[in-house]
Amino acid sequence: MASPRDCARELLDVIPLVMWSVRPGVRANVQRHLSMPQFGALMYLRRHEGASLSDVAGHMGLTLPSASKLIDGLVVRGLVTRETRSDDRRRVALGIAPDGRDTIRAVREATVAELSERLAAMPAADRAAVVGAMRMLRAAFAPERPGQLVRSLGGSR
Amino acid sequence: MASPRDCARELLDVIPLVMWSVRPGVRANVQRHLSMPQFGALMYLRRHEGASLSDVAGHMGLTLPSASKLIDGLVVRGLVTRETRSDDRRRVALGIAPDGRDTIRAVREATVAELSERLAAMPAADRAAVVGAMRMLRAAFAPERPGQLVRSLGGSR
DNA sequence: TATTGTTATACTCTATAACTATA
DNA sequence: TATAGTTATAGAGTATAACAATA
Repeated sequence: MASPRDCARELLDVIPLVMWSVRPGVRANVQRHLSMPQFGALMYLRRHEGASLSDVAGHMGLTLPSASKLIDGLVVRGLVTRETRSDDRRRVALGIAPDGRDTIRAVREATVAELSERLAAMPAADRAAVVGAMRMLRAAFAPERPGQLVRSLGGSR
Repeated sequence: MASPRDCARELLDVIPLVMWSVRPGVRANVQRHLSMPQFGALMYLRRHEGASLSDVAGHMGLTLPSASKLIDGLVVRGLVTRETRSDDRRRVALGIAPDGRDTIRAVREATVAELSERLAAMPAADRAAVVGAMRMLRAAFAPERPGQLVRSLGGSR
């Protein structure tokens, strides 16, 4: 029991549910509101200082132009830094600006607080099980090697 | 251990990771590609035939205008039906059109298949734990009473 | 008056196609 | 030639504000 397909079906049902219940909080909880993709990009850069645009695109399942535009918005807002690398001048090194660090902290704390309220109603044992499952999923979905970059989705013709 | 805040932090880290790893498949795997919100709306209507626009908006954390536009796109594509209710002519009854049923099945199967490949590498016991956690989360995040409708996000001024 | 939904408008997200610069 | 990224363009997603219709 719990075949890969069973597990996939459960995930596909429940992950969007949680994702979308979080979003209004991320967007509105603070002065410095963020869209979910902006939030995700900042969270990624927080742990991967110096990442390239391709890294971000791979992590988030975006094409390169989409990632470029997303990051550009964050650079314009002064939340992310973007520099050309001296060792390979085609590539870019992304980082979090001080204001970006403040923003991610504020939004993260507000969102965690909101989420916590819903989770407080769960039995502690269930919460522990959820934490365990999240760690397994993290291992399965965020391998150390950065994700494959999607050049084009194609496929439908 | 596993306080509500710990659990919230884990969820906030991992849920987007899984969400975004799924998206390229939903968008591109089949002729009849769907955006994640379109996919989510169809999945919801599949289980809540006759739902109102407010129901959809509440479920997905959208404002009413956003839900209206999202559903409108699906109606135009012939995937969703929309009728005025006779008992309360302000409200609308949404349903899935035959073509919508085909589409959701095709996209769902393709996405489950793709997700399964990643999950196949996990130990079966881990998968069982994930399935269990998903069921707990579903209970916590999709109460029988439909979600609160957000009229406006406001909050930042 | 309050509720349900739509329309108007603006900005972000995302894609493909075509391009530039560097390797 | 191949790779990293940007620009151009287009369509979907999302919000607020203002409106219409119904209760």
